[in-house]
Amino acid sequence: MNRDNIEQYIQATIQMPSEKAKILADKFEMVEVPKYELLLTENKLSKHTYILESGFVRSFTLDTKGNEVITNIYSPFCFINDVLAFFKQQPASESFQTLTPCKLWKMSYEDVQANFHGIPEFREFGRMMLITNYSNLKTRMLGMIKDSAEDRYLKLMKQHPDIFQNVPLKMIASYLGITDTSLSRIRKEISKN
Amino acid sequence: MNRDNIEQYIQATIQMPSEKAKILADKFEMVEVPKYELLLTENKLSKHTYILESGFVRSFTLDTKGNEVITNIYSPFCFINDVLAFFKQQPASESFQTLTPCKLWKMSYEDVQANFHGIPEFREFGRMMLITNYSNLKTRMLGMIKDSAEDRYLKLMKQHPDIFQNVPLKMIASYLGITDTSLSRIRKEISKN
DNA sequence: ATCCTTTCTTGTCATTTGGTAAGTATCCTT
DNA sequence: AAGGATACTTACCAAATGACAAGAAAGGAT
Repeated sequence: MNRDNIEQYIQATIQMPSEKAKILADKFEMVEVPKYELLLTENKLSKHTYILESGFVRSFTLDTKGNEVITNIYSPFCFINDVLAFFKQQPASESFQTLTPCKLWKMSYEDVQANFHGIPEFREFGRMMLITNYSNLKTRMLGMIKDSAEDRYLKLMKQHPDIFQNVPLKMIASYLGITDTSLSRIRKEISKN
Repeated sequence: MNRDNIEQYIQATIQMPSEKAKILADKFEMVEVPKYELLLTENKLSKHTYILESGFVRSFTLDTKGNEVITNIYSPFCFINDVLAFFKQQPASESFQTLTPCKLWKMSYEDVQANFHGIPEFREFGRMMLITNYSNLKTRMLGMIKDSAEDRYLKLMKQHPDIFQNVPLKMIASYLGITDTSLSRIRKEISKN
């Protein structure tokens, strides 16, 4: 079980000596999850937290009419969890589902709590996850407010071309806040130039 | 200078003995700010953090076309700051402006840092501000995704009727993500029933 | 290879929303 | 009280987006 990648991810998140990062990395358990598996279900408790090593994951919820709306698309390396629900042990506000086969590093709530008490770096890592998630959400929120659908498409294209090779456009459209029809029109417009 | 209210706010935020809350409350300085004053300007550093005792404040930014978009409307008692920008001392991603004369409790970044080191409860209070802000942003984001503009209007009406007595509908419309024209139409529809 | 499913695009039409401007109402200042 | 600014509503038209359906293209399973 090669933990090099997750160790690097931890070190990239917060500064710490390699030995400390190794200790943290050791606390995670590797799991391989098939396509379209639910990692976390809305309104249920979040019992585990994940770090994504390979594959793609979406988070989604339902609008008032009952349509699925994709709130996020995750690609490696990244942290995957409803952070608020996890730390407060409240029902999750979204569901998380793999979109492709995934390699994930997993830790239970109980282990997180135990390590929080014993390892200061781990506490710091958790705090950073919260801040990062908050920061990402804010960036996304401002993007939705400030940018047009076309701009959001182009930005995603630039920042995460890998997503376009692995996730159906229908889902990307939902993530961008438009229908697949509209996305098709946008793509057509862009390809003209 | 009566600090009873802010003391209560601190205690409502995190559990602590009254004496501790008093100590924290003492660290804030009261300021009275006239209407339409900027508390924090986008792209500048956030030097102070505020707690709102009376009055109304908005946060806003500009979309790609240069139009002001209101990201939040604040009413007492609440915490006011670009938390991420403040803690990281990065340029703010939004501007904050009073919409009415306001009574605010203020603390400088330097004092916050000093108190963070000296007073564990204060650190905990800061952490809670971060979580609360994140939680509010997430709720707002999901509301924008899941609910129709009419639903968002009705919810705001129910949860913050005070805002409607003090903030122009034009600004409320912007906060709801629609134009004042659309809001007018929605209000007309609702008044029919 | 064939069939079937899923994905993606495209067209038509309906609905929603925004832009603009005019008109009314309200508030504030003097 | 008068005047002017601001806020709010309403009407008309234009633009954007969605719903639906049909068809083309791509991928998977047998």
